[in-house]
Amino acid sequence: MPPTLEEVAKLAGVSRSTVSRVVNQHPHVRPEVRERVWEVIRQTGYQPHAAARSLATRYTRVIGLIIPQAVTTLFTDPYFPVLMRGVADACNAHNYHLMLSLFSHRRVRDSYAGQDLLYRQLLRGRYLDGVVVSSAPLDDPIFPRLLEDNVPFVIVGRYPHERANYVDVDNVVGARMAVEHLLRLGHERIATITGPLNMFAAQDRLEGYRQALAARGIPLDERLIAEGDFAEQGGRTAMQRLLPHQPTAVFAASDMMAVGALKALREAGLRVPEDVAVVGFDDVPLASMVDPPLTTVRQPIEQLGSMAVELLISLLENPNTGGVHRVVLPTELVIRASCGVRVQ
Amino acid sequence: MPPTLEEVAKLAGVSRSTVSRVVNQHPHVRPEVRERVWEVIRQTGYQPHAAARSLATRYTRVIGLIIPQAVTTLFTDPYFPVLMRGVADACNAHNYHLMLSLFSHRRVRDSYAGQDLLYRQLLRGRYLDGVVVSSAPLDDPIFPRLLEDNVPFVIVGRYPHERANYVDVDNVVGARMAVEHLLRLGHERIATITGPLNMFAAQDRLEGYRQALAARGIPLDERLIAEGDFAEQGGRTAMQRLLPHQPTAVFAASDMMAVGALKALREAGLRVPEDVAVVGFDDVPLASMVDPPLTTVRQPIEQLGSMAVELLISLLENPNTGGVHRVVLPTELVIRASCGVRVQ
DNA sequence: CTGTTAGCGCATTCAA
DNA sequence: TTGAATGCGCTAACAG
Repeated sequence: MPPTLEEVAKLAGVSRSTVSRVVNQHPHVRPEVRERVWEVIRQTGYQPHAAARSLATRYTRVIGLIIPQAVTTLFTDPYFPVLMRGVADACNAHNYHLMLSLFSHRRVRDSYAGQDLLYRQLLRGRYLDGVVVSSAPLDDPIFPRLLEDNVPFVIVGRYPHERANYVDVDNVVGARMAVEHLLRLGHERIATITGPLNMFAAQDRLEGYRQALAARGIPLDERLIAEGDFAEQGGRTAMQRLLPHQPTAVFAASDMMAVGALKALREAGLRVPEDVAVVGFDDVPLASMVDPPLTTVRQPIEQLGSMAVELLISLLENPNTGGVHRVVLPTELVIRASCGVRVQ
Repeated sequence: MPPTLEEVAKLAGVSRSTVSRVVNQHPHVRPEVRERVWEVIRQTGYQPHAAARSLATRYTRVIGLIIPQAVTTLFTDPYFPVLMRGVADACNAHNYHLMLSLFSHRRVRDSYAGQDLLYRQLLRGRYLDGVVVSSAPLDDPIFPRLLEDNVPFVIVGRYPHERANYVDVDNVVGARMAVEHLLRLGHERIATITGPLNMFAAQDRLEGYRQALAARGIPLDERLIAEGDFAEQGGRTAMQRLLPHQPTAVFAASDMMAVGALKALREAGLRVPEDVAVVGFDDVPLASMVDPPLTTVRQPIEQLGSMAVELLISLLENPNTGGVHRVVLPTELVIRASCGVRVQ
C-alpha cells in the first residue's frame, strides 16, 4: 500500500492540509515546514492518488484523442502516427495524460453498447477534461454530442459551428497551388482524384482544384473528377475511371491515392510524367521513395497535433477566454519528378 | 451538472445502495425495482463518475500502452499504427479505456520531472490498472520499475525475467526461414543488417541468421554483419558498409531497412535480385510496393497488440492465476521478386 | 501560516 | 431484498 496524504502528514508532524499545500505548490507555507514535508514525500515515495484528487477538484489532467475508426486509411498512411506524436509530445510537455479512443461506428442493437457506451463512459463519466477530434466525417454524431454535453474540444480539421474550435491546414490554397503548378506546365485536361467527400479536407481540396481552373477560365469537366477514399486502392480505381477521358495530368488529394494512380497508369502502359503528370498531397515519406518521386503538397501534420493540444489546454486553463479559436496553417508545394519539367 | 447516484435514488424512490446494485448488475434486486431504477437512469442520462468509482473500488478500467519515444522508427514504419489498432480494438471489445504514453528518455536535472514524473503520476498515482509495453530496449528502466511497483504488465516482445509476461513473434525462426530461403537459392555470402542490438527483436533475428548459416556449416563472417536501427536511413548506410565485402544476398531485419538497402544497392549500380538478393522482415504494405517487391517475413502485428491486451485483462480479472504467461506467435515467409528465382 | 471541517460520488459492509 | 453508515484520498473553505 502506497502512503497517503494522511501518513505523510503524520510523519512530517503537520496536518493533511499542509501537505496538500506543499504538494500543490501553494505559496503560504513556511519554508522549513515545506522542506520537512518534501523530505517525507521523497522518502516515502508519496504520489497523490489521481482519482481522489479528481473527485475533489473535478478535473483529471487527461485529454482524449478521438479518431473514428471508420477511416481505415489512417493505418496505412503515415498521417496517423505523426499526428499522434505531435499530440503526445504536447501532452507530455504540459503534463497532461493522453487517452486514445479509436471509435468504431459499428451499430449495436442496444444504444447502451458500442461506441455510444464508450462515448458516455469517457465523457459523461468524467474521464477526460477535454478532447481532440481528428479525421471525423463532417456528419459524425460526435460533434453535436460534444457541443450538447459542453465538452471542451478542438478539432483537427474544420467544422462550421460557431462554438467549434479547430486547427486546420489551408487545404484550399494547398490544392490550388498544386493545380496551378500543373497549369503553368501547360496542362489543360487536369483530372482530380478527391478524398471521400463526406470529409471537409476532401471537399476543400476539391474546391482548390476548382478555383485554380476557374482562375484560368477553364470550364469544369465533371468527368475529370473521381472520388477516392484517401487510400491507395481507391486512388487506383479512381484513376482507372478517369483514363477514358484522357487527362494529361491528375491531382490526387492524398499521396497514397497518387501512388495508386501511378500504379493504374503504369498498368495502362502510360508513362509518368511524360504521358500523364501526377501531383499528390501530404508529402508522406513514401512520396519521395516511389518512382517517379511525387510532386506533392506538404502539410505540417505533427504541428497540427501539438497545436490542437495546446489550444485545448489553454481553453481548459483559461475558461473565461471568449470566442472560438481557429488556426489555419499553411501548406507548401514540393516539386519532384512526377509532374515533369521543373518550373520555378 | 450531471445527476449523481443520490439523485437517481431519490427519483426512483430507493436508496443509493439499490441504485448502485442495479448499475453494477447485482443479482438480488427485485425486478420491478430494477426496472424502475433503469428507467430513471435512462431518463436522466445518469453515468457513474469514474473517479468516484475508482476511488471506492481501487480500479480504473484504464490500461496503458507505453512506448519509449526513443524508437523514432515507430513513426515512419507501419508497425506502430497497426499495433495500436490491435490494442485499441481489444480494449474496446473488453470495455477498457486506453492511455497512450510515448515516453521520452530525455533526462532532466530533477528526477521529479520528465519521464520519471510521467511514470510516477501514471502508475503510482493509480491512473492505470495495468500496462502493455512495446518496443522498449532490453535495458529500459521501465521493466525493473514495473516489477518493483508490482504493476501488472504484458510486454510486446520478450524479456527474461521470471515475472515478465509477454507476447512475442518467433523472431528466431522467422529470420532463419528467410536466410534458409536464400541458402536454398544458392547464396553463400549472405550478409545481414540487424536492428539495434539493444533490442531483443534485433538480437533474435540475428540469432536466426546465425542458426541458418550454422546449420549449413557456413562459418560466420563478422564483416557481413552490420547494425542498423530498423529505419530506412540506417539500412542504407549499413548496406554501404557491407558493399566492400561483396555479399550476394542480404537479410535485413526490417522492411524499412531493406528498402534502404535497395536504395544503396541501386546507387552502387547493382541490380536486385540479379547482383544481390534482398529479404526483409515485417511485411509492411510498402514491401509489396517497392521495386522490386520485397521478399519478407510476415508477422501478425495487429494480433500481437490484441493478444497483449487480452492477456493483460485476464491477468487483471483473475489475479489468482499463478505463473507467468507467454505467447509466441509464428511468422510466415512471403516470397516476392527481391530474392530472385522463385523456389518452392 | 496552519489546522479543522466538510464534502467530491460511489461501493460496500452490516443490519434489518 | 433493501437501507443506513462508513470510508476511499484528496482539496477547499473557514477559522484561528
